[in-house]
Amino acid sequence: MDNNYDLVIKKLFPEPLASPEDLEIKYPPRKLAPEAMVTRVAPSPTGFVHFGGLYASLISERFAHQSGGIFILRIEDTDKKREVAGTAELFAKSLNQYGIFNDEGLNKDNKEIGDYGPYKQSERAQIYHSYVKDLLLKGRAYPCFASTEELEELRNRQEVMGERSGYYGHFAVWRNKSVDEVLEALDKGLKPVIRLKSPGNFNNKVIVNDLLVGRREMPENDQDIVIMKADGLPTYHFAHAVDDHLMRTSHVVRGNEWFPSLPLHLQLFATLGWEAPVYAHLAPIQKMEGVNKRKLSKRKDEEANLAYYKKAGYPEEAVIEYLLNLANSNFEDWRRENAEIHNSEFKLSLKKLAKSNGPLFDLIKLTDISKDIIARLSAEEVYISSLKWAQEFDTSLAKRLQTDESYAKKIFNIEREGAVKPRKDISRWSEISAEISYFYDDNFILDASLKKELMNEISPETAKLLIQDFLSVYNTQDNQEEWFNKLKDTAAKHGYAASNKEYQADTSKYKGQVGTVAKLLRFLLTGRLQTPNLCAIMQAMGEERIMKRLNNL
RNA sequence: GGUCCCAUCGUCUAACGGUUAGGACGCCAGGUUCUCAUCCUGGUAAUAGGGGUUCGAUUCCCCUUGGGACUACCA
Repeated sequence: MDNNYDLVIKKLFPEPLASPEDLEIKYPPRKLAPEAMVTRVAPSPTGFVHFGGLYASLISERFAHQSGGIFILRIEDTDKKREVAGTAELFAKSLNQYGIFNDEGLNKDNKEIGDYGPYKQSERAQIYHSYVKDLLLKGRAYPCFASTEELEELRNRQEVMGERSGYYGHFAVWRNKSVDEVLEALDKGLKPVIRLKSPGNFNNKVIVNDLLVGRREMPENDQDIVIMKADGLPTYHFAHAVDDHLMRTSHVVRGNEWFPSLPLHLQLFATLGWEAPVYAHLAPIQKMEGVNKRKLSKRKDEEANLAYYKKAGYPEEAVIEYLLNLANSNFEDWRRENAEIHNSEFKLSLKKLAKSNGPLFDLIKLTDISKDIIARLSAEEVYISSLKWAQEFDTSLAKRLQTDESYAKKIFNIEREGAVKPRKDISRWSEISAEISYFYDDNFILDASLKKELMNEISPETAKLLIQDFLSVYNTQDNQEEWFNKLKDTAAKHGYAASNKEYQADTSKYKGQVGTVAKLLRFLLTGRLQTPNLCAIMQAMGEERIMKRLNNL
């Protein structure tokens, strides 16, 4: 390399930079057990948290922590054009809410923790520069001044010629420019990108070993890819190699879309003289569009955004368990056998994960899981979670819950604690408002046409007598059996069969059956024909409210 | 176009080369001392097609078809 090349490098990187050796010392290998996995999730802050990002985070975190390793959150904010402020914080907070805790990087309190930082790529520019400079010095990278238009034109030409597109081989014209030509461009004030001088040959094969995809043969990379953009920030590929080396990542778990870049990434690690991490490329969660499958898309699918689940009020645990179910199909068997244990006790298996093959997103399955999870909660837990949700998305519900906390908890406890089979009708917090509205007087309405219909079944006079008689024996302390016996007695007294069976045996003998009487009582108390257990509802409502409503007749 | 990846009920998936191809969700029917939600019982429904290899193929190989990813100074 002649002396003029030093001049090129000096012009490119006038600032003093740490040497690769310095950086090795600053970021030493971690002292962990050999089986401990160091994983990371590396989102780019484009404004929202993707459902697939949560999936990758969950899997990375579980593998790290179940092996006694480290889980890192790194922010890949090298694309300043697409960056949306606040996303990094949103990501950290969201992971935390879903019970995914990172050991390093930005935490929920907006503080960066860990000794291998900074964990935001834009703050690591100097580090990347050290290596770019080093590669330039070693002649393994070069500045390229090809404009976007020129590259575009090149691609078109290649397409016409039937050649592979890209910057490689004899198409890579700046690879062989003289130092004088480079200096000339530099003196014109042009900003170059730095490209890798790829040592690869497309006709050679490279063996890649992926934990999930398996052992595969792919062509070597021969593209002189951009490692540093004109704005001085690295591209994903280069930042990946530098960061995951320096952060001592042992296992890279990431989306399948990166699999085709694997030969390039391995080449990058080799060029930099580093050992590559172990890779695990995850099948993406897909969605049906017409007859075609496609990746869950930020633009097209509201359910791609984590905020969707938050707003709908799916418990975080339900979302996590749904994802675990996609990752390891045996999770639901485990869940059935370990009903009381938290899902973090479930041992995620790589082998099972490898079988997961781009599953289609299934909201109905998530809903089912969600119902199960809410059914397992105590009234207290339902109160806390629904209030938390309501404070953000339904302030009138929040107010209602807070105004009379003990009443709300009584309502939530209907057919819940102590019940043989807990009620399973709520799948998200957004359903609660409608579910419990009739318990509150300002929301209690007796629909006139429904009332009229009912009065055709039971005359107003009979109805009055039935209610009167029932109230004369009813006590709010009555248990389910006592309550029902009293209802049957009252019904029988007025010519209603005590059971449907009895009624069906000889319909001419009765005016109807006890169910009709229950229907009357239910309607008068709740304004609805379908509700949870009436006896439990009455206990929750209390005597005063019951009397007030029944007097409406 | 090039380079890869994938293929069992509608969906998620289970089956050392030997199973009446299993489970879960959904859907349908019936049942459970009030309606609903549950719960229980039963039912519905699949190895993409064609060739091999083998006594025997969902499983191994090849082809076809279908789907997906990547092919940026985005990640």
